Amino acid sequence: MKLLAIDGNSILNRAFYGIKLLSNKNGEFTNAIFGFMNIYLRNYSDVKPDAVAVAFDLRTPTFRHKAANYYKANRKGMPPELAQQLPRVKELLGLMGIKVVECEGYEADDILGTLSKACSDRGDKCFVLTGDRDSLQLIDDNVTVLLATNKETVYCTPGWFRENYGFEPVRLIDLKALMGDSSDNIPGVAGIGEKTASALIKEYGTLESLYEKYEGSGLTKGVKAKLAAGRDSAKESKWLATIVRDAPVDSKPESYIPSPADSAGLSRLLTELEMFKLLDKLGISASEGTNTAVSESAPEEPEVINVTLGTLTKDITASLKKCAYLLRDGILSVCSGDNVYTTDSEDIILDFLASDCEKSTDDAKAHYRYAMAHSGELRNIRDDAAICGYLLNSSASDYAVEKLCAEYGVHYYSEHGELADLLSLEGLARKLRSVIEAEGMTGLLDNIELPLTEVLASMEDTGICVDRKGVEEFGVYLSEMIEETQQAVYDDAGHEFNISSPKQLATVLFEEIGLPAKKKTKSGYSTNADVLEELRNQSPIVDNVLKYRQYTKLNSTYVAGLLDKIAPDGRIHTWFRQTETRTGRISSTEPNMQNIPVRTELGARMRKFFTAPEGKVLVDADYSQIELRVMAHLCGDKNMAEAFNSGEDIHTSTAAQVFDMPVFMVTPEMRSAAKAVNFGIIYGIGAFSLSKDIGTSVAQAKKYIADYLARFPKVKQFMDDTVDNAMKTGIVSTMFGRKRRIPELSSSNKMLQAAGKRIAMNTPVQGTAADLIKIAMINVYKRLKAENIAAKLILQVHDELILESDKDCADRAAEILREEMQGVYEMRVPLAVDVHSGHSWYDAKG
DNA sequence: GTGGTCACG
DNA sequence: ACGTACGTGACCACT
Repeated sequence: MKLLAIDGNSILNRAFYGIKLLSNKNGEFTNAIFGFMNIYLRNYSDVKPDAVAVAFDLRTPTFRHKAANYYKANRKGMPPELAQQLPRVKELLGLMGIKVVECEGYEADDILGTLSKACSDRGDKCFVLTGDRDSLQLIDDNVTVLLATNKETVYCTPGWFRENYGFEPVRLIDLKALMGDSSDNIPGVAGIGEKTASALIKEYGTLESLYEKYEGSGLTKGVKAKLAAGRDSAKESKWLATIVRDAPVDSKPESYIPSPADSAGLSRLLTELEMFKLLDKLGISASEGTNTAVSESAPEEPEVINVTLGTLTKDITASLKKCAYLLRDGILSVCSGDNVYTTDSEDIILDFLASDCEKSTDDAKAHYRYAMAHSGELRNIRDDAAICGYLLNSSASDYAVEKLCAEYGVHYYSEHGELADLLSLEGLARKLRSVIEAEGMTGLLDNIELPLTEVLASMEDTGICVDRKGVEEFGVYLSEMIEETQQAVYDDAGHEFNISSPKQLATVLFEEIGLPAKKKTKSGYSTNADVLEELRNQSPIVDNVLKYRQYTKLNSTYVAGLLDKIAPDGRIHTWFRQTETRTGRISSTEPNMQNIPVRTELGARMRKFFTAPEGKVLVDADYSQIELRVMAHLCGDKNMAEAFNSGEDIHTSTAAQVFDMPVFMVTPEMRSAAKAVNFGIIYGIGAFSLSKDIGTSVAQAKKYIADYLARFPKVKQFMDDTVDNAMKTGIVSTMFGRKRRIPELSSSNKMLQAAGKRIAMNTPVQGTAADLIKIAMINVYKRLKAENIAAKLILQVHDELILESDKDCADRAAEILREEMQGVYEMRVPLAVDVHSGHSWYDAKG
């Protein structure tokens, strides 16, 4: 008989503190549950026990089994984020058929002590799974302690223990009696630490034997005195450190043989907790629970339907009014009712895509690209499940059909193998659309996100022209500079090392050279640009390191990274991701075209290599201060609106308002302070960061903020209202109804909650700006098409749009760009747009 | 895979 | 007492 005995509280604690806070879409925290299950499953499959018992602490205020509870009662209790996960874990264990053991007045480790002793006495094997080293005292020939972290498990056997501690496992009690344990409030002997205690136990064995013999021994006077003074405390501590081994619980291992699992219940619960990987690991289908879940309100859906398979033809396509389809790896599969048609014929696929049939799918952008790549078209997209899933929860990691089905209680036809996604899609799309309607986001879906899929596909498909030779030459130049700078750093340091390793660099700067360390990171001293900037005057090495960083960044991320992505047509086709950001922005990958350097002169040279081909020109338009303008619109502050309406530079204008003086008296310093506050306002300001940003005292920064908010009272009003509302609902939204859940707001950790509040202030602003430029993109795309202008959108960089246009219609294209961006939506303040054109992106930036 | 750093808006 | 502005993606070192 093999028993796995688990310290539920200890493992749960490990999991909670070792994994970042996670939550499901109801705002329920799940990280500890997730970690607990992972640790459990890993060790279960390693140990392969016959029986499993999970012990939890159970203490009541009226009955205290031992005085340790008095001490422990002083400890900080479980944070609510963890406490709320405890019943969920018990629920899960119940569904898995695993026995939970609790005993009033006893802690989990007492129960483990009791179970392991019972096993050991009978000659059964016991594995004690815990994160707590205290339990090592339970080790014997039949009892192995599995010391678990979130990553690995250490098997602690008697041999292992002797090797690591140098004495018998049970003597751990005596060790603790001497050295104490602050986390358990065990006092120990004052002045005796781990080293002394360990040496004493190795020599004398038990505490009792030590106290019998120490006076006549060769120990130093100091130690003797400490031992004498701490005699009572040591005795008390030994008692406190001893784990109970006779708690009144059922200690027969047979009693803990698991019952059969309730897989429907497990499926339901794990789905609710959004633990899809775990479902997979347990070998349960996500849909197993959905039938029972919906059976009360909805008619039972058949698990297996009679699917008629056929090959798609143009005639069939012509007869279709409405369907769901998937297009993956060049294979099209179409589902209409119980009929499924497939084809890998390019001709049939293009005919289908161009048909009038109303289509639901899961990745429309990819299908537009398929059509575009073959000079075809995609018509009548009605729904895109991934986009719907994103609008309903912008924080998910992906929007796979199976996952969405599980999440929204739609039957997933897993019995049909490869066809499952396709067969489930229609019902999924219908369900998602109804939820979106109920959430008031239909307009956002139909007028912004779905039309945008085509625009982004076109931009990706078109790509941007790259001057390969230019980039390569720049790379050669950078390599020379890197070589030179690297040598200079080695000379300054007196030896070679890896400058790119923050760890090695920190050693050189702060230990060898002795520069003052300014900031710490989790793993050592920070060497980031802020820190180095402060140290610039103190040693020539600093400047060289900064240069080295600049050159290597440009060379590896931009020169090498971009050369790697040039397609055979000589252009770069980035991927725009539409379901990635929490705020509604789009992102760009492989390569990221939204972070091409511009702020430094050297970096900006990169932009000269993004060009228009012969006979064409790039037209670049960017919104000026769109986020501040959105803020002005959203809050309706008259003074802020006036600052924008004056036509004056906005930072100068705000400075004039805040410092209450005419514009001509605003100094550059005042403007710069106002600019920093303007940015801070968008981000959810804090005085500390502002002071750091503009290099003043925190007090001064506080005053700037206070003056600013006094001058623009509705900004403050708006931020307060937004945060209040977010605290109540857990959700913020943009002007166009885009929503974002903010689970951080319900954290009891003040730092996290403060971060949640800043997110609440920033998201409506950043998100509304994102909505606006998306609408502008759609309108620009439509107009260029409708007016048959030889110009195409190729890039979007959050507040900036870039066209590649024939030279002879570039002026008209620029005009359209400006009109559509400026006029995208009627606001309380004007939207200003700067437009320029040129041969390269560098030139077109103006 | 995670953390540090740095490029952009 | 602690850590410090919002949103991204890529590369490197290191575990």
